[in-house]
Amino acid sequence: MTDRKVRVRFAPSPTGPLHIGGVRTALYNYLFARHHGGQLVLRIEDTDSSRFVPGAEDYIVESFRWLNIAFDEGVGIGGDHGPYRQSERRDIYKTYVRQLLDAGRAYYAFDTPEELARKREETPNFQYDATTRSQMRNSLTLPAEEVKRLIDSSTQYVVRFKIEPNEDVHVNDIIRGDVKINSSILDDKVLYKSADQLPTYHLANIVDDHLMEITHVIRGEEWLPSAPLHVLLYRALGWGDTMPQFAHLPLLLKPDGKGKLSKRDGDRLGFPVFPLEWHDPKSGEVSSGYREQGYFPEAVVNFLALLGWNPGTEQELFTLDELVQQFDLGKCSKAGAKFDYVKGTWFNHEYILMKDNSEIAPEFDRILKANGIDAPMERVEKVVSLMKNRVNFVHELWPLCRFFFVAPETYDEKTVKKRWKEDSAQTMQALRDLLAGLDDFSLENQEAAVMKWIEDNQLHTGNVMNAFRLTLVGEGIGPHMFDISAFLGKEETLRRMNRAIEKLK
RNA sequence: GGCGCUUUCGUCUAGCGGCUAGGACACAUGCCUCUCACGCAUGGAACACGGGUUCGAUUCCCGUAGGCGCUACCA
Repeated sequence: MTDRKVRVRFAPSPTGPLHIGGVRTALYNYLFARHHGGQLVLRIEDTDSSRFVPGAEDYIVESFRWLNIAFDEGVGIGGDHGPYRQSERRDIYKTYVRQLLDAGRAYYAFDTPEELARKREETPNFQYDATTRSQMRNSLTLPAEEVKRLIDSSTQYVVRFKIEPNEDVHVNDIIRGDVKINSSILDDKVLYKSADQLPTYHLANIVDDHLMEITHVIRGEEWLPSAPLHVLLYRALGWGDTMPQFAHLPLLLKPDGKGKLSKRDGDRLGFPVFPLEWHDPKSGEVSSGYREQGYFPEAVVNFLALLGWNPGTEQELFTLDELVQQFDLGKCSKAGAKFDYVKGTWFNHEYILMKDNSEIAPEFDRILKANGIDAPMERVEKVVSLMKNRVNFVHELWPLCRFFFVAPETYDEKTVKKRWKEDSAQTMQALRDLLAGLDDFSLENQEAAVMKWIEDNQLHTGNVMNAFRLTLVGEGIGPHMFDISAFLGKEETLRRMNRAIEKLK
């Protein structure tokens, strides 16, 4: 069925903020869809009413909006295959549960959670399957009238999938090749719960993917063990010939230690695990997000795209379009990737360098305003151009650039000790007078005049410049000296020099 | 425990029978230089182990070990 138009989906559960691993899964779905000229669907899998978290769905939509990952159909967009919230598809699922029941491929089970728990305790490796279902309370063991009576008296039940044992089920995975599992190790999965009138993930997933005409299921590796069950379900529903192709992505692992990346790791190691900041409605707890930490969405996308995939070339920086063009599921790696968040900051650095200063200036301007600095955008942009190569994030500019806007109040002790010599006050006084006599205070003119003066007077360039820097900056940092003095202008430069000469004797 | 997936520098990875095993991040050193950076250059650093197959295995097969996942009326 390779001639069908490519349609893929990302189907998160609204149980909290979207995990960065989920973002990567969505990104790969997006890249795959675009690469093949197909469509991407956003579906909300809210079949577990007990875990529903208000605000989570909006958070998901907003995250993708920020990341510039656009969906073609789904929640908040619409489309011909809706509704796109599983909780709004109850009647659809009921039809197919009925179909399975009528065909003898599924059965009612009345065992209570307590009974099951007890059973599991008594029997070491208990599994509800072909070998044990005959000992349980279900429509296979109970007389028909009793089953009818139980259902009519609205006793809670579940519908289980009847799995025939001893069959080798093959899953052909795009990333992993042929994966074979014997049906005997599968249990009779619950497909439907009467308590909330909803199917479980497994059934809803298959029904929706079929009805939404999904051609490729690209999801995390945690789903690989249940893929054979899904294959069996497609067949039982008579959809074997249009079953989507599977691709199970490697997981994102903790940067250190063991296990998959979790929210806790972010807190512990100090990096975001979520695209956007999240305020937990219940606990009030706040989790940091990439957006709020100052990452560019392009950098996050670029970074994530390369965690588990690469085109086989040495290119590392990609635009979204380039990713779309080059993306290939067959080039995904198979093993889990430790989440290298330090490299994520490097990507942001690269993007800050690539971006036009005029694009960064407004963001820096907001930070300046928050610190009480109101400067013309032209000057803000100038500072950005002078200083951006030394930061990973825009917000890191402020502590490094403060001196452009605020005269030093104090002079760094260590720098004074190292750079302010016996004769510095005298030299600075002479330099001050020289600068005061300059009509043209441009960088070029200052530099020419000062360098000539240094040479004529046989001064040491380093000594002069370092002391000069101390008077204007207050410490030993910053760009080329004349960039600073030219930016400050004659008046401010002389004022700062006078003050330093006075303060430092 | 069972089942499945997986295994190249500290990390992300290239490699698809024959290479001095390549790149990037991080780290170190040097250069540049008026400081701090950027940048540039250089360096250290890997094929988990054991059997096969083959003229030849990092590459193919089988074991072992490690890692990861699943094993719910959660997704």
